[in-house]
Parts: sequence; C-alpha cells; structure tokens
Amino acid sequence: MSNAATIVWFRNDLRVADNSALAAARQRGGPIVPVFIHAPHQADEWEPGGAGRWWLHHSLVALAEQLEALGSRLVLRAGEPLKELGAIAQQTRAAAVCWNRRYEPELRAGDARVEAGLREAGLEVLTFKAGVLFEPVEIATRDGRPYQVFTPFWKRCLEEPEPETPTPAPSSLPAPARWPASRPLSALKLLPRVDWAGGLRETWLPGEPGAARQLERFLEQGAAGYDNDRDRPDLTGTSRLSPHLHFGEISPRTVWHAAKDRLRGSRSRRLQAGVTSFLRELGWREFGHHLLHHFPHTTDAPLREQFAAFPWSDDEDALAAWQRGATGYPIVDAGMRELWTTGWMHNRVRMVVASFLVKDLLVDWRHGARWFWDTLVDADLANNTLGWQWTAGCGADAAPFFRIFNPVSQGERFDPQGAYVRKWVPEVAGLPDRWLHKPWEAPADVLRDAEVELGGGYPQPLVDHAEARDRALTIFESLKTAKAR
DNA sequence: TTTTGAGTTGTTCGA
DNA sequence: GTCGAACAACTCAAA
Repeated sequence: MSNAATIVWFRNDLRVADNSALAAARQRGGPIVPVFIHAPHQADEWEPGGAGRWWLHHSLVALAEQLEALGSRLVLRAGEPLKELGAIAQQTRAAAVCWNRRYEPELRAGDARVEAGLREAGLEVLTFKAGVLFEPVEIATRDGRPYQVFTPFWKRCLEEPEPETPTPAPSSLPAPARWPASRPLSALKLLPRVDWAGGLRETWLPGEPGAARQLERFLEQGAAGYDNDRDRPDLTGTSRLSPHLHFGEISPRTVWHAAKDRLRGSRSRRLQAGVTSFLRELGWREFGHHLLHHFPHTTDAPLREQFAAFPWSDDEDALAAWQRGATGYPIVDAGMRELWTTGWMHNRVRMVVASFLVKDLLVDWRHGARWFWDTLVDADLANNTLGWQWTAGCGADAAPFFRIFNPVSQGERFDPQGAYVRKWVPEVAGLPDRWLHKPWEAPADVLRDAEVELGGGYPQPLVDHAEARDRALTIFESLKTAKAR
C-alpha cells in the first residue's frame, strides 16, 4: 500500500456507492482527493442546457454532503481538466488519478488527452467501468460488428455474465494533509440568472439520497404495474430514474440488482413481467451508449444515409408553437408544457410530441433533439440521439415509415380520463372526455359550456393530422425511389 | 456466400 | 366495439 494521495475525478458519477473509481482509490490506502472540474467547453457542440445545469448544481451540493459525512470534501475547480488535475496532483503529492469511463464521442476524446497528459507528467491513471452494465466494446455480433437492432443486442447482453454486484459506499475517506483550493459552487454559475426553476424544485430531489429513494419507491409501488402502466402519463407508472442515472447518482448495476432482488420470494407474474420490461428499458440505455460509441456522428447526422436528403421544413413558427405547447393538439401541448415546467416528460408522450414535430410539422429531428437537450433534466446524448433518430425513422431501427403517431388516438388510449391533459392544458379542462383530445370536433354548445374558445384561449390545430400524415408518407415514399434510382 | 427470419412502443380499414 | 390484415420494402443478424 502506498501512502501517496489518489485523486478521484468525478464527472457523471456523482455518488459514493458503487463508484468503481472511488472504491479503487480507497483500496490504494492513501489519502483521497475527490475533485469535480467544471469544464463547459469540453463538448462544444453539446454543452449542457439550462435544466441539466440546474440539476448538476444540486447534485454537486448533495455529493459534497455525502463526502463530508465520510470525513472528506469535494474540491471544485473550473477550467482545463488536465491543467487542474496536474496542479492538484502537485499540491497533494498525488501519485494517481482514478475516474470512471464515459462514452460520448467528444468527452471520450477529451478523456484520452487528459490520460495521456497525466501519464506524461508521471502520474498513474486508472479508469473503470461504472456508468453502464456492458461497455460498448464488450458487445458485438458474431462478425465482430456493432449491433444496430435492439432485440438481438439485448439478447446478446443477457448472455453475458451478470453485471457485477454493486460495491457499498466506503465508510470513511482519508483526507489529504492539506486540501487544495476549491471554488465556491456559486462560482460555477450553474443556476439560472432568472429563477425559472420552481417547477423543477417541486418535482425533483437531485443527488444520491434522492436517487436511492426514487428507486426504492419505484420498486415498492411501480414495478409490479410497470408492464401496463409505464405507457400512461396520467399515472406514475415509470421509474423517473432517468436524471439520476444520467448524472450517475445511482449506478445501473445498483438498479439492475435491486430490481432482480425485488423478485426474490415473490411469485407474482405481474412483478416478474414488470421487472423484465423495466430491465429492458435499462437495456435501451445500454443500446444508446453502444450506438453512440460506434456511430459518433449520429448526434448530428442520420444513421441511415438516405435521410440526409430529407426535405425538412424550415417553418420557425411551427417549431416555436411546438416548443411552447401551442399546437392545438392537447396531448402534444400537455407534454411540451410538462417538459417546460418540470424538465421532464413522460416517455410515451415524448414519442407522441417527437412524431408530431417530425412527421406532422416536417421539422428536422435535430431541432427537436436540441430543444430536448436544453430543457430536459435527464438530457443524455446517447438516449436523446437514439430516441430522435428512432422517431424520425432514420436511426437504428429498420423503421417502418408508416409508423406515424396519431395525437388524438394516442391521447385517448393512454390518457383515457384526460387527467394528464387537464393538468397541463387547463384551457380545455372543462371539455368532456369525449372531446378532450380533439376540441376542434366538439359541437359549438359543448365548447361554450366548457368555456373553450378555439383560436382564442386555446389554438386551432396547427395542421390537420390526416393531411399531414399523407404528406409525410409521400415524402418517405420519394426518399425510397430516390435511393432506388 | 447465400438464405432466412425478424424488426419496442402504429394506424386504418373492413368484416 | 373488437379483431385481423394490410400498409413495402429493407436491413440486420445468424445460420
């Protein structure tokens, strides 16, 4: 055992439990220097948006508290990671730097440069798997190629050895003789200047304890019904773990094993089915990382190349109406407003609003991806890219081009009593269920009784869905013939 | 190399 | 109201 200090560089792993880098540093025996470096220009093209920065701020507060409870601290810095880590290593006489690996293209390249620089400076660098269940390079087809279809990908993952059992949080962390300088959190300027985050505060508890609580609550209350209820935005049928997973406040291994443990001693078919489909959703997260690792250009370009020629509309008014939840389709508007207020949107509704933007309004999926990126607290490059490309039909799925969501029938199917729409679109709340998802079809007297004025308090539909659908199908058709020629 | 089976989440029409 | 078929053709993954 060496007595030299070890730096643990925290990034998207803001937790002390099942943190491989932290556990390895602890094993080395010397003092530990936990560091977070705010480096907003690491990924120029995809800098975190406002909602993500809000979350990060609070997650850092929580991490600092966790570390203090273990007799340690969180050293906050801003600037070039290589420079900062080098300086901290000198001050603390550290011999090694540990971190958990990331998979986003630009971050991965940056990490490689930092690793090379630190080694050049004579430091040991140790990196670990902690953010995924299966690393992108571990999973390949028989031909050694990356998977592009989910089902065989996940089947293959399930043939792997079970993900490692999570390691518990260390019971204490030895402090260095002298702490290096740390900036105050406020200096990172992560919080919005104008406080628009009230809805976020009411909805979320960022940080490791909040993540653990959320997982526990989900496994107790949500897991058994997950198979059925996860599609219902009017219920709390989903796990709502996405932002916690994104910031690494809980590890996917912890989620995996906790979900499996929940099955122990239970013979409930529903619970079994719920846990299986929940784990499959974790699998989609894995698949997103797998694809982004192997196809790094897909953040900004379609995976299926013929889609590069898609004649997207540049209707900025339509995009703006979608963004502020004023399309005239209640389920779409409800989703967009939920997003704006809480920094999150139910997964089923994400598909509906995305399909509407891309296929009804014919707006480039990249505009949608950008908006989600800026407004989601769980904004994650891998998941966001996969989701939008899937919706647009240009992604990994061999997409049947006719898969166009009907915002009315989706609303009626998944928000049957209208609780979700009424919550987020109060302008139409007075309508009876029958007309709630299609106010423009309601008779005049029904509208009057419900105090709904179309084109006044609530907009007329931006487009006619049936016409929009035909338009989209025609364009998809032309893409095909263009390619055949 | 060639063949074969299959692909998260849909919609609409007509019986 | 419910159900099955049609919506085309392509690409992926495995045999």
